[in-house]
Amino acid sequence: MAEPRSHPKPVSGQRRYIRFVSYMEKKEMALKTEDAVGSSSFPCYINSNVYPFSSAFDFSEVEKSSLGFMELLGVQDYSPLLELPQLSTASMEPHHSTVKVPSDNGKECSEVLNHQPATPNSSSISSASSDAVNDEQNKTLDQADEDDDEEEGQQKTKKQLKPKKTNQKRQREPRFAFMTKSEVDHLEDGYRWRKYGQKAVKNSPFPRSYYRCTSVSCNVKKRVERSFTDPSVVVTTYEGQHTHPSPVMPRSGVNAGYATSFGSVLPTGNYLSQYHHHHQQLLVNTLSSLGFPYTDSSSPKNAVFTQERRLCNPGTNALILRDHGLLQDVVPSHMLKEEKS
DNA sequence: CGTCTTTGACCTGCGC
DNA sequence: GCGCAGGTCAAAGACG
Repeated sequence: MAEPRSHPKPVSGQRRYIRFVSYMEKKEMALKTEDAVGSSSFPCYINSNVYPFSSAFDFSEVEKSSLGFMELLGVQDYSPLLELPQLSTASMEPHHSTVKVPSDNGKECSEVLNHQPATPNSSSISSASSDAVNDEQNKTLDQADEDDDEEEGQQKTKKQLKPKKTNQKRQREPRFAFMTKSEVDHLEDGYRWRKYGQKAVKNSPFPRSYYRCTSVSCNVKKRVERSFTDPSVVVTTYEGQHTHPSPVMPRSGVNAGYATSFGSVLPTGNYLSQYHHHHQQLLVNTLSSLGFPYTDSSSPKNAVFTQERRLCNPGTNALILRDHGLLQDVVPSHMLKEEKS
């Protein structure tokens, strides 16, 4: 059907991929460092509005900018980013709506507030979202178009095999990123991922890998890239939320806790406090190593894992979005409770 | 044989 | 409209 691809082609130009770690190398490294996961490889969550640099994690800016992800993280020099007021106005929807401040702010904000990232099966945008409605309609239209395409059929080139409406904006799940100091690119998080792409990142010698949850009906995606300023730091970006419990229950000990913490099965008992402190300590370590100022988050007010996002214009009617969707997937519930208190 | 990675091609959005 | 960059697809191949 599709034209055969001369696979082992020598890559050239922009498409040249710089392999950081090969598949087998990664496997070996994963095995070697598996026991270290949960200590040095423990992730440090980053979310909006908690850290001084939180606004740098606005993914809409990441999407928009031609800068590398880590540049936007502000690893090199984050202070200017703090002064970018528009960064804090953006929502979790990277591409559309809130990036460009709409004329109808109220509507835009309600859209985001109704956002339910925790239920990927349901519409990630509530019915209040005209985009979502249009999206569904467009999908229906697309289906009809695809039927039509079948008639014109196989004559079409591969380019036309995937007809997509130009007026259909791609709907994206909210994203959640964290940095991890690890030698392993793809950290074990209890879920099974299938790599579906890899791209070179502009201004970065390290490629970005794209993973998708292997579970059917679970469309969670994950991007993994390594900081070019600090190659020991891996930036993992989750998109969407798992619709299933973690299928992988790794070995006992910290590892198990690490894995379950990313799944729907939350750790219980004394582990929670250790987990929390562990995260915080590692966060401090990582941030310190990256040159980020960090205030102790022991007080609930500074809760590390708070994922409130101020929306709209921060100077006016700043709205709070509690993104307990994806966050729930990666953060123990007690932390979420802490933020409420 | 099933699963997963690799990787060139293609799609899409955006800025100029 | 064009070019660029990010994101995705899917055939081919590796691996257990």
